[in-house]
Amino acid sequence: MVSEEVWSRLRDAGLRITPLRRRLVSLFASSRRWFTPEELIHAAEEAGLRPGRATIYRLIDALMEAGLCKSFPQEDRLSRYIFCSPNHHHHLICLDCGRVVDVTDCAVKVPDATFRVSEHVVDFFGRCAGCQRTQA
Amino acid sequence: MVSEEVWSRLRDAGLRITPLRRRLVSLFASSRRWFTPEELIHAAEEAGLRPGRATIYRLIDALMEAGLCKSFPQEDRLSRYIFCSPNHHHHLICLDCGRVVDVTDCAVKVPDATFRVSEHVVDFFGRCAGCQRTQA
DNA sequence: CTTCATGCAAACCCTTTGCACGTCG
DNA sequence: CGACGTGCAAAGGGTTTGCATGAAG
Repeated sequence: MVSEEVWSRLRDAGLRITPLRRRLVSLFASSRRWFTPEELIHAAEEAGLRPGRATIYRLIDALMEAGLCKSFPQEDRLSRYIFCSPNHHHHLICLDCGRVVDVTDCAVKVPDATFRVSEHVVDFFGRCAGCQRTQA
Repeated sequence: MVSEEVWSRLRDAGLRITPLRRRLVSLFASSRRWFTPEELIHAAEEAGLRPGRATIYRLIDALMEAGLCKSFPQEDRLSRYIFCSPNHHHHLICLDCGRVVDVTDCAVKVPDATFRVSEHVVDFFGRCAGCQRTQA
């Protein structure tokens, strides 16, 4: 379910792969959606785990350092996190169900040659096909 | 310095144009950079004003409701705010000096026809020409 | 004179940290 | 056993709110 590359990347970052972490990462990686830390805890509880808040925050930190997780601070003061590959890509994010689809095709051109762009953010927020059907 | 349209828009939103607000908005609107609330307070103090924190937060709120300000929650848990027009556009944001350049030309195509995009975020972070010269 | 603006301080709440204990290797 | 993982509770810190006072219209 979770590629071996993920575990080796975490080991390279100096992390121990404990049973709890294995299950949390599996949960997060296979979800294809974004989570607030609280939502991730809740999802873990539904799966029979009982992680403390600190554990979740520290895991998210470690994943981000390993390049396996991206943070999306939002206006409601809750940060959302997406488990994703370290390669450059963008996202389609459903504001109803939180589902995330990766977009590897990046057709954005920098609009000003004198500006040295170190990073660009391109993200699409909206409603996925499934949620459109549910509510139409 | 600040267009009359800004004041009328604020009046339409039910805001009173007090002397303090007039100067704060002028400061914010003519700066062409983003601010944390604390930075905005500091800039106001340099201009001889002494706004309380609550006043700044409430002004930012009001500007956002009036469509004159956009928030950028960042990973350091500080939100940055840009005074800008309500029209759709994007930004070049200098990570050194905070200067912001608007980009009205939007050449982004939605990569998935089944996804109904309600909003897309396209922002470029990097180093402006001036900051490149200073540090090269 | 009614409504809104302002500032202070306290409350809020997400996140981080300290500490004690348990686990991995 | 030494280093890291885990959970609890407390601390941290940006933001919001309550309240009393003072302007705007």
